Amino acid sequence: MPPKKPTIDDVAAHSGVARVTVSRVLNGGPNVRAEVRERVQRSVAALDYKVNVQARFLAGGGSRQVTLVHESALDSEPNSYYHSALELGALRACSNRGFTLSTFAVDPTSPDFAKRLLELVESGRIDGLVLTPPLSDDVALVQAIMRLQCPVVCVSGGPKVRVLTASVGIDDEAAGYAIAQLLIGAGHRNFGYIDGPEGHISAAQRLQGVQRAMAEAGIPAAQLYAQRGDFTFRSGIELSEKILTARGELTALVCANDDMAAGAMLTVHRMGWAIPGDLSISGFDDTPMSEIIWPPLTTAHQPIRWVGQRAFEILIDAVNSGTGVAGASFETAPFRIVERASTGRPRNRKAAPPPGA
Amino acid sequence: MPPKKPTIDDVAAHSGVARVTVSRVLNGGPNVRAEVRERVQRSVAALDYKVNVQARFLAGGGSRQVTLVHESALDSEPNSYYHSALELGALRACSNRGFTLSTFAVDPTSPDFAKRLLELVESGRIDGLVLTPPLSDDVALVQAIMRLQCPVVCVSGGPKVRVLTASVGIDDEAAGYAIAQLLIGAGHRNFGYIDGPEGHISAAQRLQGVQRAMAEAGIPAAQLYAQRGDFTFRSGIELSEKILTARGELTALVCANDDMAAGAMLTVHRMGWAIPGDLSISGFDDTPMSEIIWPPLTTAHQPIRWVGQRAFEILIDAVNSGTGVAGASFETAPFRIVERASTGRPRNRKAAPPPGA
DNA sequence: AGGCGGATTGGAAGCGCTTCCAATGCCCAA
DNA sequence: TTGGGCATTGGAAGCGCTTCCAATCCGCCT
Repeated sequence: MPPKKPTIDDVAAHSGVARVTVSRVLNGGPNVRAEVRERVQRSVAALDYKVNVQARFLAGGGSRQVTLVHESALDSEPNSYYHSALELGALRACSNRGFTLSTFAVDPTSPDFAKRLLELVESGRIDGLVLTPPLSDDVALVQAIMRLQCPVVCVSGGPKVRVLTASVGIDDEAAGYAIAQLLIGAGHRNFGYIDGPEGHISAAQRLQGVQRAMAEAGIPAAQLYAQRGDFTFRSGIELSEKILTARGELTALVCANDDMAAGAMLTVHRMGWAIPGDLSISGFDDTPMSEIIWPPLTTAHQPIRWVGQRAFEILIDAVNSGTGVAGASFETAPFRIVERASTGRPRNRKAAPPPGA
Repeated sequence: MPPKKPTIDDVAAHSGVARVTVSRVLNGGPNVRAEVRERVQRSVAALDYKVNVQARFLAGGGSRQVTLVHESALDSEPNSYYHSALELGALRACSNRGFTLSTFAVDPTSPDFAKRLLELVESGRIDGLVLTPPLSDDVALVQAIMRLQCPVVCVSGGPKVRVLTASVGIDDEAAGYAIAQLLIGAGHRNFGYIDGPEGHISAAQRLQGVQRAMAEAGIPAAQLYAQRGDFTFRSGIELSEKILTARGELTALVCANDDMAAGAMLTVHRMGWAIPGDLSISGFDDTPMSEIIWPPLTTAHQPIRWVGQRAFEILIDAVNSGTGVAGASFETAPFRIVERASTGRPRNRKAAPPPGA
């Protein structure tokens, strides 16, 4: 027979105050003497008390609803790892705290997507939302939502967004720097970079990190050749061809995500080059695919589920605070460079055949 | 101002009965005249009433907890798509219904994993659980759990398990049949099959489906060569080598999951064969990777999230019924063959170089 | 006809928490 | 000294639902 969980009344009795006072302490309410507050907190710890979220929301006016907004590139819908992982984290946070999660897919090609999203916010059925990239870089959109007094939290928001509202993500600049350091340490001096689309700030920051590492190592900036992709496998194929045609001498190709890295690998395989002997390739995200591909991909691991979870925890705190805004802050998620077989020391290539040969 | 949601009292007033009676109707309780039951149900529909799960569980004795049990092959932990998707579906079902989800990882190499799991069940902290493959094929385990009066639902349970308890999954035999039909229709007559580990019944059934399709097309059973893998990328590499060495004449290789198909592709690329010209390859699951790999993989799409969700819906219904068991039943998930570029018509190969050359 | 047991129904009491509002205590201006 | 205003605390009323138990109603037995 498991002992019953302690209730708020147990805490109240234990610390000799009324139930209401405990409630106030729990919710950070005003008007509680510091001494009392402390006493209550000690009781909470002593009894290992946990609030019952069901009861809290029953009393507090019904379950609240928050929304995860993501860009649906039509085709990416069914099986995207990034979005699944984010939603998983989101759901964990919400179900812990008695919130209901809904998702909202935005078609970025439709000109009125912002209008539709704002209508949803205005309808009042939503208590807060989380924006994912690249929506989370859209300063105008964030401002418009905030004007409606709706709390917003951004996943991987850029610097302009971070001064407006709360954001969660890895330090992309540092991650790019770390990847580049790894490569520079292995002896590389000529780099290619497959960037994200214009306006995708995370990808741009990764690039900046690469540039900083190069500068610190005394490598001329001209020895980096960057091209914009759109995060798809296909763009990885095409851009790697373009980059390698333009700069046959480069020995390392850094890609802004794993899918493009996979595309680049295909190009390189077709050219008959060895990886990493003739060319080192690195990705970003550490999707499950990066272990499966050949050779296994060196990449920057992002704790995507954790990011999703934290974003919603912050959002829910903001909703509970009742202020209608999530204070500007940036929560840094820990990233980790996962070194696999796709990167290594460069070796002298014999005559490099032109791509497509 | 959004109109307030109707409560159970609104329904009671609308149908002219007491709140208690409505509650009984909602929970399928006994002792309600058919006429009254029907009247209440009409009111529920008319008002578009939805029960408030928070209130239900507050009143009914606290939030209930269910567990997703999965085999953790130590390394697969961080980023498995299959498990993420399943958990996402599970969480959706649970959060809708006010249940709390926990997960339990089993190390299959440890001899007492069954004991640890049974201890968890006996501790009474769990109201029900969902078993995923290959645990869901373990008849003895399922029986042991059921003896403890704990409802179990299996994901992709084999035929022996299906007669014991509820199970959700695709019709693997039919999916194997469909894949084989596609290949036979394209002109293939000599097949390889990379199976799952012994005891993994879904994979075995897929093989049976392939065999049935061959038999129906009048292809001798001897023209199929099967080998057991363990669902890993690595085993796909190794077994495809073995199979192609033994049977250089085969033109199509069917794999029991996508990861092994990816491994097989690597082997084939290394041999310098063209896909699908020299060899068609198919997978199973439609993980995100199957679109990313080159060439894109023909595979059987499984709605994994949906399966996870249904499994928990069934489990929660069983828990709510209070009988302590989920009635034996098999819910078939819709699968779909996704034809991509890794399969096509066989063409005459010139001298096939031995693998590894 | 009187009485009894089972089938139906409703009344009342909370589940654990929050919010509203009244009660108390205290400090400072008048 | 007295009253106003503010900080602090507690009492009471539910949130929407279920469970326990009492109240009815009915058919059937003696």
